[in-house]
Formats: sequence, C-alpha cells, structure tokens
Amino acid sequence: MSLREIADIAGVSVSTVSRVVNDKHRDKVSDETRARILEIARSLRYRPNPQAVSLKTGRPSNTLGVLIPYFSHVFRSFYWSEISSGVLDAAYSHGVGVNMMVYRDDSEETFRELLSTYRNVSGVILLAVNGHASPAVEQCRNGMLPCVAVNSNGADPNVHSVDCDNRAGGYNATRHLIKLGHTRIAHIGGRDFSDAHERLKGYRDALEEAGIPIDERLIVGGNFEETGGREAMRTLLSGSPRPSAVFAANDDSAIGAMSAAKRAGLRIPDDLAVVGFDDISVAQYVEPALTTVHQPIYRMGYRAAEMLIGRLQANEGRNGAAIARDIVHTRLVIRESCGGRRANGHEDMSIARPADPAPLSGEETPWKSQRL
Amino acid sequence: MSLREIADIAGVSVSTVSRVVNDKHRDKVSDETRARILEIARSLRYRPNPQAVSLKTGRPSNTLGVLIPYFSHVFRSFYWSEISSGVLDAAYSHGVGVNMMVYRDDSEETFRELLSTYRNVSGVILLAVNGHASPAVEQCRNGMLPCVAVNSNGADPNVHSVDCDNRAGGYNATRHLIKLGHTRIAHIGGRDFSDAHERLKGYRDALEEAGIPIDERLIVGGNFEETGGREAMRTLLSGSPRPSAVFAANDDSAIGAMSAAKRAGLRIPDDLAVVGFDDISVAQYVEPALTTVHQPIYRMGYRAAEMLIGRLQANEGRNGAAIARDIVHTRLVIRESCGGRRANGHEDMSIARPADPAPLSGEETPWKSQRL
DNA sequence: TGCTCAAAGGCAAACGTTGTCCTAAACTGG
DNA sequence: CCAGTTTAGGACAACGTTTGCCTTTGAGCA
Repeated sequence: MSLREIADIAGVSVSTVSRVVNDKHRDKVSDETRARILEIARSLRYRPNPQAVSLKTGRPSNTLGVLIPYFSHVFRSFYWSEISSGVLDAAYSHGVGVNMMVYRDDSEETFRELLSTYRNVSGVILLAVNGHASPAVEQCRNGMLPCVAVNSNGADPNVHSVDCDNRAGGYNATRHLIKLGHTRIAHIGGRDFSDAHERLKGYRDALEEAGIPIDERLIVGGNFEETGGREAMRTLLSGSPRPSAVFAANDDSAIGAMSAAKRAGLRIPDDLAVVGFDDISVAQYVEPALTTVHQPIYRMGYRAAEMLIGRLQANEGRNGAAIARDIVHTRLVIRESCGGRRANGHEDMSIARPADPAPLSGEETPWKSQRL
Repeated sequence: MSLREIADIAGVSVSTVSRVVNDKHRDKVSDETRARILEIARSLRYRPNPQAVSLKTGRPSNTLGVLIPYFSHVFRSFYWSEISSGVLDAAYSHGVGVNMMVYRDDSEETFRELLSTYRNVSGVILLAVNGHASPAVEQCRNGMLPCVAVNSNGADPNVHSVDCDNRAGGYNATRHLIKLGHTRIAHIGGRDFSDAHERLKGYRDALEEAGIPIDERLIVGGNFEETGGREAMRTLLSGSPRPSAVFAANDDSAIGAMSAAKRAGLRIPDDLAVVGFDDISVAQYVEPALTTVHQPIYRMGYRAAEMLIGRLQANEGRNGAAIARDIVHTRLVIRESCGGRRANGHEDMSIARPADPAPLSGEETPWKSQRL
C-alpha cells in the first residue's frame, strides 16, 4: 500500500496520487481522477509511510514529546497520572502521538541527546522545569523546537507556558487559616521549584497583609513527599510555642504532617489545623478530610498539549510568535482538617474533564491525522 | 551531519562511513580509516536519521508503544503512574523511546489505526487487555507486531505476558480474614477484567478450603473506584446479617467501603475488618491504615518493557518464539484495618525499585542506542 | 490553419540510509 | 613474473515520499 501501488492500479503516476492524498494542487488533477484514486486508497487502507514523509519533508512526524524529570514527586504520583492523562487526551483528540521521555540529570548533554532528531518530535512539553537557565529550554531554543512549559511559573519569559496561580493559592490557603483565627501558622515547603516558591510567597503575603509578623522558625523545608511532611512536622512540634495551623506546600506533605501530628497526640483540626495544596484524590479520604487548594492538573496538561498543537499547526513553531501564557485558577476546597466549617460527606471532586473528545472523525481521508 | 558530510570530510564514500558507524563488516574497513571516521562522527555529533534508517530497513524505529485503554481506573490512577514509571524506566535504561497511545473503544478499526505503521513502534505493551478475543492482541498478531500483555492473567495463551498472582493474592487476603475468625466475609468486586475475576476466585477458594459456605449475597459488584466501594458497602450493610469483614478487589474500593462503613457508624476494624488489593501509596495513610495485598505494579511495568525489548533484540519478534509468562508475586501487607495485629507506625512501603539504571553509558558510539 | 493557453498529469531528483555487487591494489605462492 | 586471493573500499539501487518543472491534449481565437 504505497503510492506506487495505488498509482499502478489507478493507471496514473505516483505524483498524481500524492497530490490527491495530500489534497494539494487541487487544480492539477481532475475530479474524476481524484475520486477514483481516493476510492482505491480507501479500499486499500492506504496510510502514508511516516518515515518517508518525514525524511522527504524534513518535518518531524506528528508526535509530541513530553520531557519528564525523574523526581519521584512528579514522576510517580498523582501529579504525573493527572498531567499525563491531560496530555494524552488532548493529543488523542487531535490525532497526534505522544512520546514520553524521562531524564535523570538536566545537563546540556542529556537534552541534546533527548531532543536530537533522534527522538523525532514536533515539539515538546516540559514538565517541572526549574528557573530561567534550564538547559531544556535552552536546547529547545537552540534546536528551534517549539515547547510549552507546565508549572514553570513563567520562570523563563520566553517560553510558552501554562501555570496555575500558585501564589494566589498559597495566599488563599493561608488567609483561610487567618480567618479562622490562627496567628501561629507554619509552612512546610516543597522542593526547590518555582511552584513551591510561589506558594510560599502567597503565604507570606497573606500574613503580611493581616499584619501577622512572620516567624521564620515556622517555615520549614519539605520535599513534596509524605516523609518530608512528617519530618517537618516533628521539627515544628519540637519548637515552642508550637503552631496552631500549618499550610503545607502540597497534599503529600500535608498528609505526612497530619500523620506525625496525630502520632504526637494532637487532634486535627482541634489542636492543629492543616491545609494542603493540589487536591489529590485521597485528600478527601484521609481522616480528617483535607482542606486543600485544588489545582486542575489534568486541565493543565490538556491545555499545554492543545497549546503546543495549536502552535505547530499555525506553523509559528520556528519563528517566535507571541509568547502565550495560560494561567489556570486554583480554588480552595474546604473540608475538615481546619475545623471552622465541617464538610458534610464527601464532596464532588470532579476535575472538570472536557467532554470525551470524539474519536477521530468518520473521515473522508483516514490517513490524514493532523499534520504538525 | 549526514553520512554524506562525514564521508566528504573523511574523503571516503558513504558506504564506508555507514559500515563504520554501524560497526558492520568490520573487515571491510581498515583500522585507521575507522578511527578517522569515528573521530569525525563524534566531533560532528552525528546521529543517524531515524526516518531514513527506518525507511530503508523497513524496521520501525526503536520506540515501543504502550496501549492504554481509556478507563479512568487504569488511566488515571496510582496504577497508571506506577506502571508507566516502570515502563519508562526500563525503556530509558535501554535507550529506547516510549510512545503512549490511549484508546477509547477496542474495535478492530481502532487498533488498526493505532498500530498501523503510522505510529511506528517496534512492539507494544498492552495494558488491561481483557480476555482471549481482544482485538488488540488480534491486531498485533496480524501485524506481526511483538507484544507483551500486562495483567491479562494469561487470558490469551499465545501472547507474552507479565501478571501478578491475583488468585493467590485474593486467597491470602481472604485467608487472613478467616484466620482472624471471620466467617461472614463479603467481597466487593472490580470491573469485568480478568484480574478482578482471579481475585474473586482466590476469595472463593479460601472460603471453600475453610469449609465456609459461600453466600452469594455477600458478593457485590464494584468498579475499582471509591464510588463503587461506597455503594457496594451500603448494599452490604442493608442486608442482614451484615458481614463482619470485607475483601475488596482493590484499594480504591476498599477505601470507599471504609468510608461508607464509618459513615454508617461502624468502627473499623472492630465492627468491620477490611482488606484491599494493590497497596496504593495512600493505603498506609487512611484511617485506619489499610491491610492490603501488595501488587508490585512498578515492577510489572518494568518487567514488561524489559521482556519486550529483550524479544526485539533477540529478533524473535516476527517469528513466534516460546511464549514467556512472567508472574510476579503479591504479598499481604498487614496494617490496621483488620485488627488482630496492629502495625506500629508507618511501615516501609518501598516497592522494590531497581537501582537507578545508569544513564546511557559513557559510550564510544553515542549514536547507537539499542536498535530494536 | 496556425497559434496560444490552460488543464491534467508525468518525470525525475532528492531526502539519508543500507546492502549488494563491483574493482583496484596489494599480497600470496609457485 | 604471473595467476589467484585477499583487503579496503567505491558505485549504485533501493525504501516511499514530495515537488519543481516538463509534456501532452484539446479548446479558443485570429
């Protein structure tokens, strides 16, 4: 099922068939011929050979890459499953493939390797890139490879991105605690990523706004994992006076913190109010159910892929079009871990997932998925 | 940086360069020439153009595919993040890419589309295929595409697979409850997949072995999600006498069941013992911590990828070599939800993750990732 | 009739490889 | 010194496309 075969059957030349299946140079081929060729192509289930196309055109095949740092907190978590779902969904509905690549260290060499034509992607989605000087971003720019960063918080103003308003989320979380009357509010940090920094900034802003002096001893490091949350909580409890509330940089930390607190004999929320960030699915199942800042991770992945595909189709890929920055909103989900208001039962946690994208449409030209 | 350019610089023909970089026909080229070419290739950072190679050889590029059914219980869960981690890890350490493709319906057409040379993968990993007549498997066989099924429980004896011993897991879970003295043991099922069936079979076997008559009213359906667990538990509680213990087909169901039971005023484990399956990471954080059957999902993903890569390298891909079937073992992790023995603190839940695979080695021939 | 012109389509080169078949030179033995 | 063999390498035809340019055909027009 090559163009050649179709051409032979139709009694025309390869060029003509190529023109028909690509729907190019419409004026160069008569309607009857076109119809005949189309018919044959369909009955033979013709699909263009992507290697050949790509080889000839120099354009890479319609696959987009996802660059994933090998941190267990992103790679092996709710975050990853949500974001990959979003990306995969969006890609599916546009008929493009997704090539996932993990990297262990972010040396220039690694990215050169990863992004070398070797993997052959049309563009990439960068997960958890950190800061301006990211070699990943650098490499993309050098390689003229369109990319979209997720959760980079605009670290690099020259790269398209989709972020959530981490600062506002942190602010709202902290403000919620303040409104409940807390003044000794601790913060358990995350890893050295911009989202953690932004959340911390929101925390500081809220306290400052409320005129509560910031006690640096109440700000302890974490690692975005339960272990870190537990340890941080132990540290906090060893100080005095101990905090009456804590805002953790993510839910895993918050859950770890809760567990350490309970083990130390504290009741939540009575002795300690806890608020997390992310709204991972179990947040509603822990005891007490965790009040947290909902981050629409799935949607962010979806948007990032859409954005990338859009750019590629508009073919603004190679020349720098206006930098788009999408910011999705977080919202505070109040459950039981802060007291004040008690949730009644398990609330709906549906993360607005777009209606199921239709399967690739019935199609007159089945071989044409969206060329990037 | 094509063979052509290197050839021009080295003053040799393209064929010679090809022979050198492919390390083929060693005797056809002198050591000096070889060294010279290698030197040039390295300094130019030569990478073979995968399109061209693939076009020429007819072999697909060294990328393996993962076929994921669009069920939120697999696609959007701990299961997915674990299994994809495993696959990605294994692929990374062998230098091959991973192309993930979601499918919504498992019609023959879908798979033809997915597996058509269009996506160009060397082999595929099938997730959650169900039963013998799976169109996915059929298509793979027709397309002579090597594949490995994960958690198919040997549904199709003609396909390589890696499974966990679901039956034994279900058996052990149930037996644990029996040993604790329970006789009215309920089961909350999963979806209509073979793993759910196997777990149920284990449940029946254990009861039968213990001489406990099976009460079909105690076996209720679920959907592998919390919602299903909750509903199932409500159903169970409306019957009488109510069960004193329940074995749920997976942790999500178990957590849902626990939550429904608690809401109905039951204390766990005193009024109701609960055991789950999977050992998802939050199993240890729910209250009380969930006793469950640990399923090494990460490892299964890793093994599946390794197995596939192994087959591809051995080039037994196209001809049917002996069917390999890998079975990984589950183990019961006893926590607090069944009473009897109380766990002291949070135990180590490390899922034996292989030592970090070394980054692609220092390499004499950087362009050679493992050709499949 | 001779001319131009548009419509419809063919030809062939190129993309970067691989592999088969060829050849020139150097070496071997007699 | 010559035939035969090895060694080291070159030429070239694919693989399935795309595309710029060329050719054929028939119609329109003076």
